[in-house]
Amino acid sequence: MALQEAILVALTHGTASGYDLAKTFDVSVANYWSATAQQLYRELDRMAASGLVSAEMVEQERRPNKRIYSLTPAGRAALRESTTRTPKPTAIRDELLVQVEAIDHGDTDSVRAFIHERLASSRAKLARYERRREGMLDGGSEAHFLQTARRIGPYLTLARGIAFERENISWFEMVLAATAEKSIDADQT
Amino acid sequence: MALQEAILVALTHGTASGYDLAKTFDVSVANYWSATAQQLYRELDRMAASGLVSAEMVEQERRPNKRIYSLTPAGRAALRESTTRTPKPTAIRDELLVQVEAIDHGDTDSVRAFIHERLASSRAKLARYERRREGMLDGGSEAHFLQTARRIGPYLTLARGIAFERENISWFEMVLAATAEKSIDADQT
DNA sequence: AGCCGCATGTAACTTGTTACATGATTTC
DNA sequence: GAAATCATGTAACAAGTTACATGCGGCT
Repeated sequence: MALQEAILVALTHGTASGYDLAKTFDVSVANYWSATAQQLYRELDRMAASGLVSAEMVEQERRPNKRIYSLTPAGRAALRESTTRTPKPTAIRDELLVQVEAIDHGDTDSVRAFIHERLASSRAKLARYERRREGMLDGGSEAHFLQTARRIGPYLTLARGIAFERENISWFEMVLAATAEKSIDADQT
Repeated sequence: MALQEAILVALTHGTASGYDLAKTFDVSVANYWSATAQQLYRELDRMAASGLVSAEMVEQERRPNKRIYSLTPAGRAALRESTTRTPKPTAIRDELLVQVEAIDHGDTDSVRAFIHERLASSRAKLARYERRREGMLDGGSEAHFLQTARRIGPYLTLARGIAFERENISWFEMVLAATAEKSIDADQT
């Protein structure tokens, strides 16, 4: 169900095609939910059938035709109603964590290599998020933004994403330090 | 696939029944992977069929019979091999985060109530994790533990869990503060 | 010549969730 | 007497993943 809600919120920012949403879900929405393009196309179909979104075909000249979706009043109502339903508890689910748990029975060097990869990708994500944050704050303070902005939801979830990536980075560094002696290759952080 | 590996690591700590694993997956393993009892029973069946674990029927007098699973050499090999396969990238997936993103279009008071609930459960989890950490360290320092323990994987994943819950707590507090004026009820943290 | 971006989709498959069933024993 | 714990399972379903297909335009 949460995929539906994530799509509904995304559409509050304006109309979008399935393709647009797929890109959005890769950057900003990935902060709190993720989905593949195929899931989105399937879900948008269903939602159009149940009247939560309306689809308008837009023919383009030098590009394939688009199906532009927008929120209907029913969609807005569903979104509002969805915030009153108890959200499922969440936990971390990460294959890399499973590997780290198994590190004493596995191949330390390859796990360390995967951590190096994640470290790079977390740093890149963090940089992107922080640029977005700066853009939102627009020179002002966080307190000022939170008091005056007409929408604070996207800022709050972005803050969660930033904290998450910071934590990832420092945990990765800790794991690399803790496994350094057990590794053959020198530690190039 | 990761469920399989999570089961394999869990069994490195000793033999267990499906029921035992279900409890384990609710407490410690939930740090990095989660699964329902049904998933475990299904997966254990498959793993027994493919020879990664062996099942031994244990008849009990005042209790239902157990099926006790243990790792086979093939299981150990599969676990080791699994640490060389690239883990999938992960992201946060949380219905509550979707609600917060939608908070400006939803029911602020009920979202705030859900945050209060999560806050309580994160605090409880954190306390449990920290007790487990103290137990592992056994009075010594972290550095000492990491240098001398024969297994550091479980400590490292526990550290990730602790950091995650700490982050949750401070983010929840931030969201409550940021939405306080918009709420009807006073803020009882 | 070949790859990337645009834009949508079908189909098959694997995972994860929910509901239900059984039946004895121990604890409140 | 009711609820929780022990212990396993079936069945149906929902959600998520992977592979593949199409076809044009622009870039290198």
